[in-house]
Amino acid sequence: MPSKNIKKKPDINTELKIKSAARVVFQKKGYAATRTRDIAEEAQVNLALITYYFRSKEKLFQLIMVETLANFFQKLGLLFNDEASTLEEKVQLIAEKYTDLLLEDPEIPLFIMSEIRSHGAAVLKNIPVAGNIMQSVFMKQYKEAVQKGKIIQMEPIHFLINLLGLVVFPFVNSPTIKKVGDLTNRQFEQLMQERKKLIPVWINAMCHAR
Amino acid sequence: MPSKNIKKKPDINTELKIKSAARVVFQKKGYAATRTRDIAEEAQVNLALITYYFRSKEKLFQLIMVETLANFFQKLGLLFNDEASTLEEKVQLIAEKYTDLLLEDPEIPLFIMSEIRSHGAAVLKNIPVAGNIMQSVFMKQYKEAVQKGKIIQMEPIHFLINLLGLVVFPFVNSPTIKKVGDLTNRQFEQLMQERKKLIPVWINAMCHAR
DNA sequence: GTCTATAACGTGATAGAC
DNA sequence: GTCTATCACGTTATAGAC
Repeated sequence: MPSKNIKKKPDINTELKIKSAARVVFQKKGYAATRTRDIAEEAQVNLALITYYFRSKEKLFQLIMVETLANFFQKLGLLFNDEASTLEEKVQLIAEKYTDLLLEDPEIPLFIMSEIRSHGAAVLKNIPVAGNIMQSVFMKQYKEAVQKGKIIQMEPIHFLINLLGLVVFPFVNSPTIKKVGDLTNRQFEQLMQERKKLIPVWINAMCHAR
Repeated sequence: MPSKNIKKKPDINTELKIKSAARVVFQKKGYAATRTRDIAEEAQVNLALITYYFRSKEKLFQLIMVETLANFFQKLGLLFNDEASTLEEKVQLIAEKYTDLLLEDPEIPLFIMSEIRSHGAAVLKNIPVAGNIMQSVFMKQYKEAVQKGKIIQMEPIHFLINLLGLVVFPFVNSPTIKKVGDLTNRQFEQLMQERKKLIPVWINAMCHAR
């Protein structure tokens, strides 16, 4: 019988401490601007332990990158493939849950975009959901609605870009938006909360544009 | 009388060659991932000449950054403050000209966002238009139209986020979009051309959502 | 597993010949 | 102005004691 799962704090474990710290620092500064010393300090751990557990900065980065992408797209995939909801409900679901995800972890989209830019799009190769979004339940429902004449023709890829753009864009641009709109962090978050309800309305209107 | 303006090719000038190369490399890889050797190679110029003309990598970067921001926001500012056009016309103008700008120089938005992330939003301090967008002719016309009941109430900041997001988002995400939609570069550009005409229609629909 | 000390390397910057 | 050679430094990675 299993007997050693009495451990409570996960980050008492040095390896996990380093991994968490690496995630934070890499996501904030990007690969090139991150020094292993930053990670060691963030983890409050001796510098040499990074090599001991992960062999190299590059290896550690790959690990974080793959985990981040897989986790992120997996969550998106769940929303896009929910079987129980209608198209309209799924738009609401995506606007709400995706926004919640970004409110919790606002750095992720810009992190992913930046690293794709410098490391190349090859990082997306092995991520399952990234390539299958066009075949998701959500997109099938969308195409069906168009076919039935319930909403006007809009190329599925435009529809997807628009929905994701309305959700994600303010997060990747938050510094500029805060500056332009003279917003505190609190006010910015409030704005994102509002958008959770507004985006479905806007998307609906776009789908019925003349 | 001035007599020495017979020079033709601008990039025969070493200083300009370096500056152009630096702009290309910095915008593609970001400050931290760029080595001065990359710039020298791109400019096909000896490494030492970078220091000779620009003192340091940091100084050269600052120059490129300020020029890029000033030029970019100045062009945006012209669109937002055009006196001759109506609100509807300005939406069309922005969708079209801003898209053209990005088709020509697709790396700029992600470059700006990334460097703001690592260098801090302070880089926006001295850029005139960045802070004044909310007081532009365009935004004044928008608020007026809301007041007159011509379009439904939507917070000006939401309106701005939506318009800019619809234009810019596909460009900062082009690798993912090309992958997801299985698009060639040519097809992607075609898609952006379509959006120039569609975005005004969508924006209009959003402004009349129930 | 964790630490200190240091090796090995890459990169920004400079000196000095031409 | 341009080049070669090299320095100075910061960073990643490792050796070896504990």
